[in-house]
Amino acid sequence: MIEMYQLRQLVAIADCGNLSKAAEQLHLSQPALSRTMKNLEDLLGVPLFERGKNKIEMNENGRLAVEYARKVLEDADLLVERVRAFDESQRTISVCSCAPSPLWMLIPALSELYPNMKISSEMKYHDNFLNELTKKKCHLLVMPEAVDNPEIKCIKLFEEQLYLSVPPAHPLSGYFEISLQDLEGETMLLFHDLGYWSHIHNEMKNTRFIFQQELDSLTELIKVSALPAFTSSLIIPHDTTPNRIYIPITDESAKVTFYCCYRKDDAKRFKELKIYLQNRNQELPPKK
Amino acid sequence: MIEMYQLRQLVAIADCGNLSKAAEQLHLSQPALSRTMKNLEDLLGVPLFERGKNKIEMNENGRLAVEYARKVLEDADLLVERVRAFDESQRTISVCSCAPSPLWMLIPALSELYPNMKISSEMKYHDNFLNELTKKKCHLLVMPEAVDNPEIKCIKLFEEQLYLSVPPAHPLSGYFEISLQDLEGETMLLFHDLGYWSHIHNEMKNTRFIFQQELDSLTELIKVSALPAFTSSLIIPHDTTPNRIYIPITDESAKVTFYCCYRKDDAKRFKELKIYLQNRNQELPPKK
DNA sequence: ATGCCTTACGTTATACGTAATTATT
DNA sequence: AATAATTACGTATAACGTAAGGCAT
Repeated sequence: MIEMYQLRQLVAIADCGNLSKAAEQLHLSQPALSRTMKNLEDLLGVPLFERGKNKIEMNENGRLAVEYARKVLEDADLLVERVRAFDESQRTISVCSCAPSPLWMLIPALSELYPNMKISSEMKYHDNFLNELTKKKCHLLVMPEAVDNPEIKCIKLFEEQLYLSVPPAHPLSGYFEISLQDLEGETMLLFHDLGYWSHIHNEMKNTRFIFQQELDSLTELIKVSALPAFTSSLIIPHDTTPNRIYIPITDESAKVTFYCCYRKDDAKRFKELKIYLQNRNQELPPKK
Repeated sequence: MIEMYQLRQLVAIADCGNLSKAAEQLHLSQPALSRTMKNLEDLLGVPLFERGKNKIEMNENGRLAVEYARKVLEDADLLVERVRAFDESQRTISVCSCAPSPLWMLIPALSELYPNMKISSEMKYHDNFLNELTKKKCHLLVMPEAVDNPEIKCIKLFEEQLYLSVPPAHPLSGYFEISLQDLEGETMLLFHDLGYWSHIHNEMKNTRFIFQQELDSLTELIKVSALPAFTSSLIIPHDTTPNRIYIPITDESAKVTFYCCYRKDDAKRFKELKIYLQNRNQELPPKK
């Protein structure tokens, strides 16, 4: 039976051109290589080299064998790589969310429900966002709308409502509600990476935004400046910034319902999550 | 480094369902198998089985690994098979001829020119006969016409002219020449497998043919019967049948020039053959 | 003289077998 | 009891290294 070490040694010779260099590369003695090749030729019943008294050159058979051997070795390496990657993916739950806030609730919940699993998360949003799920780039996908797809299970998470945060001295602070149009011309503080919410400031062409990469820097800036900022129903209950007035934004686009989705072939795996989220939905509405 | 024996043992377990049966199939002890699998799992850093106290079951990792392992083993077998086949094809010259007579001359010539080569020959003819050569089904192809193709070298072999062979008592025996049309209504003896020449009797709808599979039987029949038969310029010089008159057939289709063709990438290999055939062509015409 | 391959022989790694152990049906 | 897997330990195959030899450049 043909063995890996024979193939490895064969391709090393092809790569190095002669036995000595190949032996060196393989951390092997020349005689060992010489014998392995002789054995391989015996096994195949076919010469692989033209042999001179003190030189050896690969023939056509040899070159063909090398071609196949490379493929076999490559596929064997691929086996190792793919099996490891598969096992890894079996041990991790990867979440992809269209906005930051769902992750604040989902990641702790997943950590508790699946204590043996690694949780990896990512926040992004783009056209055909659902592909992230269907192309198996992630296990859980948080969408800004319900998904109607027979392959996909979709569970409501919560609503998020955008608010304007202004200091009491700000001209807008007297409003009970406000529209995005009212903010035209303002200069506003904003977190850099908002995923789905980015469409809001992308549409406000006459408003200046000061983006902050770091969330801590942002909250600090909000505290010390008099600039208006966006905040949301998810942030306000935990917001410790003093002297801020929160004004709900009335536009339809300032309100979104997030849904947590997974492929139905993962249904078994996410049974606990499903129950957890459904219970949560039954408990929460009364509190509203 | 992953080894073949590990893969072979892994797929055997997948095929047999448990270690004992797999061990039996592999002519191996169960402990050996058990250890190999443990080593394989260590190598991959990934479990391949769900282990009970006295049962072992393949998990998802295992099934994936088996899938890849089968491919690797299959490709390794393919390597052996293909390299052997390639070597074999390098050691044989396979000739395909559109008619029998060119082989009578070519095969002895090839045997002499290439004493270390196996000569394999085949007689057949069909539409797109040239494909036999271009698709590398053979090394040498004898065509009934010159080939104009930049990939193919084409050397004239000889002409063959069909004759009618009749006993002196036959009504046609007085003719100096004859056309195929004159043979309508006759009953004729014919060799079964004539390749290119088959188009002749296929076009003679009103003539009965008595086909013979065996060449010896045919010559015997010709000797003892008074029936007319086809013969050719290539056969007559060696024909020992007594009391036969040979009448040339005047039709254009009763005359053909054979050409020996090979792919130009085989030019080096057939250098000797080319010289041999070209010398032969220069010597023969004067004898005509 | 140096580089490159081969032959011969001794060594060692490791894949394998046997026997014993544990657990399940 | 019978079946199945694992553990422990000894064995043997064969891959490898060292030493030596031949033949080129």
